[in-house]
Amino acid sequence: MNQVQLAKQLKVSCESCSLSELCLPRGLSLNDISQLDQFIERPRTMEANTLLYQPGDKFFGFFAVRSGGVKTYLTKKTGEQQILGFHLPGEIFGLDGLENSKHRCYASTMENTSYCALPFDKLDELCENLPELRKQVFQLLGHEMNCENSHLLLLGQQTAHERLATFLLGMSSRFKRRGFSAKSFMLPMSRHDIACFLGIAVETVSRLFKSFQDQGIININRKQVDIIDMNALNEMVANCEEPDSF
Amino acid sequence: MNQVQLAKQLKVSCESCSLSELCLPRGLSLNDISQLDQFIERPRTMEANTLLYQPGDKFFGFFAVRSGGVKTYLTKKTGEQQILGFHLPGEIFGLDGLENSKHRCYASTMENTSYCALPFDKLDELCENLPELRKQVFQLLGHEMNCENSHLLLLGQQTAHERLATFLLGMSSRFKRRGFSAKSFMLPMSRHDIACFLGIAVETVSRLFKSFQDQGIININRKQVDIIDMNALNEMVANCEEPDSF
DNA sequence: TGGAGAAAATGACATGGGTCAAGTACAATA
DNA sequence: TATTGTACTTGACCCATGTCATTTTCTCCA
Repeated sequence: MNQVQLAKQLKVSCESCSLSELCLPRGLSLNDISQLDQFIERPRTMEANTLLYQPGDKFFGFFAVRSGGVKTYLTKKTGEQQILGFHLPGEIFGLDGLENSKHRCYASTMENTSYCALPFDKLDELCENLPELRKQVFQLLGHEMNCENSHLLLLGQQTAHERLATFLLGMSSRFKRRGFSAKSFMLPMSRHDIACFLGIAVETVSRLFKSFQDQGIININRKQVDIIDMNALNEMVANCEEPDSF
Repeated sequence: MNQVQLAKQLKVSCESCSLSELCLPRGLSLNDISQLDQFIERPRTMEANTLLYQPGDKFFGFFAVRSGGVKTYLTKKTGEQQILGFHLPGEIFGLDGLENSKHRCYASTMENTSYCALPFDKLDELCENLPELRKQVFQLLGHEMNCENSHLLLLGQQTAHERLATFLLGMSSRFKRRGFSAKSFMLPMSRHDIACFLGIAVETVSRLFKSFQDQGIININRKQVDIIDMNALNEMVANCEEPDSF
């Protein structure tokens, strides 16, 4: 079987994709989904630690993770990186090229990863005639901005242990949403990446994981996390953000 | 003259607005601008330190500052605030309601401020038939995200003096873009707000301003800033972000 | 013009978390 | 199974920055 045939066989429609309820098609009509579907290139499969794009690269469009995980980040010239986001299956990345058609960040896989690609010019055209899709796109962009805003609060005002607790709860709820256990999961990223995401040192991450374990809040062994006392984590972040119970 | 007449007299079209080259209409055709223009409510005038919206408030749409200045921020329950952005004349705010039609942040004026308001549902409708406007809106959202990403790098990886230097250079270039001096300007915000924006303590802001002054880099007297050695500031941030010379 | 309250500056001190330097355990490869 | 490189952990030390307390300066009304 040649590459083209393989690609065809692997091509799965959004309609039949198990992630569609988390992804761009969420809530769209079948008609809208099939309109969207025809422009989606998939799947692209990459090994762990592959650079997908970097600052200056031409903007392609929206990417949706199918399996594996992707991180996006900025760097200082001195090498320190600030991880902007971790992208799990069903989540979108690649939006940092929207401003001027060139990427501003790096994107790299954290493990073996496959993802779908939707060229922005096609999406833009579709937005003309599919108001529901347009709404979806605006909501998605709004969501990204809100996530970044919360991250700004974390980096600007939270202590190291608040940051780590927020991180664990965030991962937990994202796994839960995907139908996995909220209390027991495998982290897709290294300690180093966690540190860069939270704006603290790797050593601090190690020490705090240990401290959480000593307090009986979690069990952690390498990447395997088991949350024992979810309340304790919730209390730790209780003062960190306005309740969004509206 | 009653309120309505006053409002009418004050109504200025985007076409004749001196800020249009910085604002949403930037680069649009006259036809597109007049289409946009008809839905814009203006001006709204507010005193300094007025809360414009807060988390949970219904999302209205895009706001564009005409004069004065606005800050948007999130808070911890304990009161610490993280300022997400300062919005100067020609800049847009209010996008934090895009995700679910409810605001997630606070927005408050820093001085006497007037601004235009564009209801989101009208903008969305216009996006259907005005591809140039649609492009503009996507670019705007992309720009906001890129600004937030840089801010994440600042909060996560920069030292206090790098942060303050970045801040001063940012203000300088924004004033320059508006046709004002890049070297001599009046800060619209308090020390407290600068501190909350940069994720450092007010005292640190004071001390660093003093230190910059002692080094002959700036002169600062309350809100009046004079940059004496722009190179020194540039060098201070030289290692902070990838050059965006592409 | 003076007085009160807020904002900013300054000084003394404390500490969270960074840095550096070893160690240890794991995963990949031969 | 041994080997090697990498990720992670742990400990000791210390510094950039936060915190607290006080003073100074500004702003704005009465």
